[in-house]
Formats: sequence, structure tokens, C-alpha cells
Amino acid sequence: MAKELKDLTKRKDNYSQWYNDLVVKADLAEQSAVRGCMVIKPYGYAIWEKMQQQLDRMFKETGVQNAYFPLLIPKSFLCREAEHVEGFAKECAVVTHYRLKNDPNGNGVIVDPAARLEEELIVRPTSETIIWGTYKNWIHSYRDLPVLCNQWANVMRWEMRTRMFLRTAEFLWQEGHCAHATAEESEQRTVQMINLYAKFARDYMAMPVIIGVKTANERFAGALNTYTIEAMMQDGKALQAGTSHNLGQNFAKAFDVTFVNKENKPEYVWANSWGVSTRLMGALIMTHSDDNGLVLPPHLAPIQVVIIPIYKNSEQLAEISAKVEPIVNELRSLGISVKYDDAENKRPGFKFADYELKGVPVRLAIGARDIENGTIELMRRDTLEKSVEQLDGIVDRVKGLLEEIQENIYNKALSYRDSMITKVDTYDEFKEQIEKGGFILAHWDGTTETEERIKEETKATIRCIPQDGDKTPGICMVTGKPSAQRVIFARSY
RNA sequence: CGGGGUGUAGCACAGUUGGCAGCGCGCCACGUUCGGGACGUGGAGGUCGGAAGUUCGAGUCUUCUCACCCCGACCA
Repeated sequence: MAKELKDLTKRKDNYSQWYNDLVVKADLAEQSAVRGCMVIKPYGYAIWEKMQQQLDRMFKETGVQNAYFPLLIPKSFLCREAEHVEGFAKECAVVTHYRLKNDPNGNGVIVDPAARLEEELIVRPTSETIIWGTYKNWIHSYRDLPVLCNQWANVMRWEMRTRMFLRTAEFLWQEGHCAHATAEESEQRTVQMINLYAKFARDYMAMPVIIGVKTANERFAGALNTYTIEAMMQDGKALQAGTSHNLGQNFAKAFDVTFVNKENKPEYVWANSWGVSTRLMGALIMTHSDDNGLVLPPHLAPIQVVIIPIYKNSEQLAEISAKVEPIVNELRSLGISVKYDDAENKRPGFKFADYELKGVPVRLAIGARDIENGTIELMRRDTLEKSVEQLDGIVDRVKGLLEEIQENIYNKALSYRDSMITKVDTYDEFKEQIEKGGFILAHWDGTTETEERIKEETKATIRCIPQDGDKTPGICMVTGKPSAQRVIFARSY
């Protein structure tokens, strides 16, 4: 590995390349031989699992249960909701046959033309259609409502251009699909879930986000309203990190899902759906990483503390291991995940660099010198500060430090994000500012035409109409027409 | 699908005017090391993306083709 590797992680002049190298070198994932797909390696998947656990717990606290629906969706299902099919048709993988056979010309196997499916099946790009096709059978009376389901699944969208974690042809995600008796209740749930995502981003990913509403142009295909959380990456580009859609009665109408209400009258069900994906992994990487590699928030780090022994021979190692064992046990009893890396085939310096690259929040190193003095060396990944600590009380010190790091990297990301927000009043100013990256707060007349024009001329899109903050009306920077409030523009992933 | 680029050892690359296939990292063995990515000695590893052509001779020249990467259009 050596220094070449470190140099690779420093190529921020080409951020895409830097990001790619980091993903690969930190052992998170690699490009797959399958077009547009990636292999998530054990270390990367461990982080995803931590995210899943926390999200799952938070979902269940709101009454949501997990379920699973089929991977394949009959083509006719997808077509039921007009806007929905229009939005996804361009990027669907389609199953047309169910059998292969030996090539009569002797070149391996070919698709058996006799095994053509009567109705093609679509590999799900999202599951609204198959789920609402199913909910029809589940819901008959107001007593059956609400139905609150989530599924952890893979989906496929045949994207023209892919990037590891941020946009892959196949990706892992969670999609929640709720059915409610009233519009109010469904709207409430939609908002509740976007707030839940924002809380998850803040408390676990240490990533500040802006909550807002998507414009008609950017909203989910088939939704009345889409809520979003938008994050700011270190290269000044925005990233949509999670969405929650109020689907109104669109899908209920398309799949004829009705219930009998308390007044004994039939009514269409009110729906919402919400999701976050492995894209969050990309967000995590691009929010915190520095020139030494990943920086993981302690609340999501698969290894929170790594302990590295420094020794010259096996007697010394045995002595160190004996000292370390109670510390490991004590940390683990507090629910802290610890790795004691006594592997003999790697030298300490290599291990130091390697765990930094992997973003482990706290490193402890202990050698003969420490044994003599009753000390241990402690390093925190976020600031790279080293200190020599007394062995007594090290467990409490580490426990406290993990929380401190979690808070510190959030604050760091927050002040960076805030430094990237600019208010702009004229279109000329806007064009100049957009080149520097970041979020721009500007007035917009609310029309799709103006939005499209700005996009065409500057490549910036409206990330959202922010929920919090300044609501002062003004005039559109492009057309001079009235604007209800400033909206957030950015170039995005 | 447009524009640009790259294909040579596991990885990253060099290869001049067409003339024996190379360096670094990694890997294997042994030894010395071990408090910030160790060093020495020895060793293994190749259909130069593929096909055709020019030539006494092609990694190098020509044509075709395939794959991947970057920048756009599409999107979470």
C-alpha cells in the first residue's frame, strides 16, 4: 500500500476520482463487473447495517412494521398510475423470458424463444404499484386502517450514468408504504417520516440537512407532494438524502383500493410512501471524510475503538494483551464495539494509517513504555489529536470521547454547511455564486418555466422550498414577479 | 446517445525511430525489524483488451471492434 495510497485520497482537485478512490481504498465497496452495479464489501455493509438497525428501531417506535413484497412487477401494474409510469418507464429492466437453452450452434446458452412471457415483468424501480395491488385485498373497512408497512429491499433503475453509492443501477433501500383513512392523517405521517429522517441524519450520521418541499417539477412521479431532506457535500454540491411523498388518493384510485368509512360510505384510501437508500453511505462519506480517509460518526462506526499493541516479541505481546483484556471487556459491557488488533503480520504504523483510512473514531495504542508508566496513547480520528492517558479511567474517557466526537463532527459539518448558504437577489449575482457551489437562497416566481430556464442556463435546480427559516415575500430574481418566500437552489448529484 | 480519455503482471504505470516484455507497489520464502504506512536477499507472476491488415519483424503503424473511466443529457 504505502504512500501511494495516501496520495490517492488527497486528489480533491478531482472530487469524483477522490470519492471513488476513497470508497475502494477504505474497503467499503468496489465496482462490479455487472453494468452500473457495485459490490458492497463487508466493512461497507457493516455501516449500512448500523444505519438499518437505527432506522428500523425509529420506524417501529412510530408503529410501522416490516413486510416484503415481490421483486417482479407485472407490466400492467406499473401502467395503472399514469404519471408514475411516465416517470419510471425510461429506466426499467424488463424480464421477457423464463428459460434458457443450449445454443444449437454450440455457443453456450441462448434465451429460449419458446419461453417468452405472456406479460413482461418489470424489476421493481420502486414498489408502490405491487404494494397497492396487494393492499386492495387487505383493506375493506376503516377498521383495517391504517396499514403501516416498510420493506427493506433492493430496487433497480437503469441509470445512464452511475456512481458508487450515489447512483447505482441496483441499490438497497427501505421503502415505507402507508394507507390511511383521512387526508390529514396521511399528510401527518408524511411529515412525521421526513422529520424522522432529519433526526436520523443529525443524531446518527452527524449530517445537517434542510427539510423542505419539492417543486412540482422535482416531485415523485405520482405524488401530490414530496418532502425532502437536502444535504451539502464538501465539494459544494447538494445531495437529496431522503424523501417522503404524500400520494393522496392517486394510487388508491389506480388500484381501486377503497374502504367503508364510519358513515358506511365507500372512500378511496389515502397513501404516502417514504424512503432512504444506500445513497446515505455516499452522503456519509462525502460529508465527513478528510485527507486521511473516512471519518465515521461514532454512532454508526462498526468499530468504535481500535486497540493496537506495540511489541517486540511474544512475551511483550502477552503482557500487553493481559493489560488490554479488561479494558476490552469493560468497553464491550458498555455496548462499545472494540477491535483489539494484535495481528502479527502488520506493523503498528501500517495499522495506524489503515484504521484512520477506515474512519475508526478512537484509537488506543499501548506498548512497553506505557506498561511501565501505567499509561495508554489515545487518538481521536476527527481532529487527529494524540494524548497520553492514565490507564485508570480510560474506559470512561473513551466513552465520553465518543460522544464528544459525534457532536464535534456534526458541528463541523453544520458550520461548513452554513458557510455554504448564500442569499442572492439578482440573477447575475446568482450566476456568479452558483459557480462557487453551495446552497443559494433566492426568490422564484413559482413557475416551472422559470425553474427550467434557470436549470438550463446554470445547471442549478431548486432543491426544495425550505420548511424553516425566512418566509419574507419578495420578487423573483429572474422575472420580477412576486415570490412567497426564498427557495433553495444548488447544483446537485 | 453526444464530447473527452484509458486499455501492457493482482494494483498503479513506463515502453523512444517498428528490433529479447519493463519499473514501482503488492504477493511468496528466509533473516533483521516493530512507538506513524520497515529493510535486505532471493523468487513467482504476461494471449501487451480482441480481430484483421502492413512488415523479414508490431506493445508500437493502419482499419474495425469490445470494455472501462471522466464530462453532459436522465435520476434517489
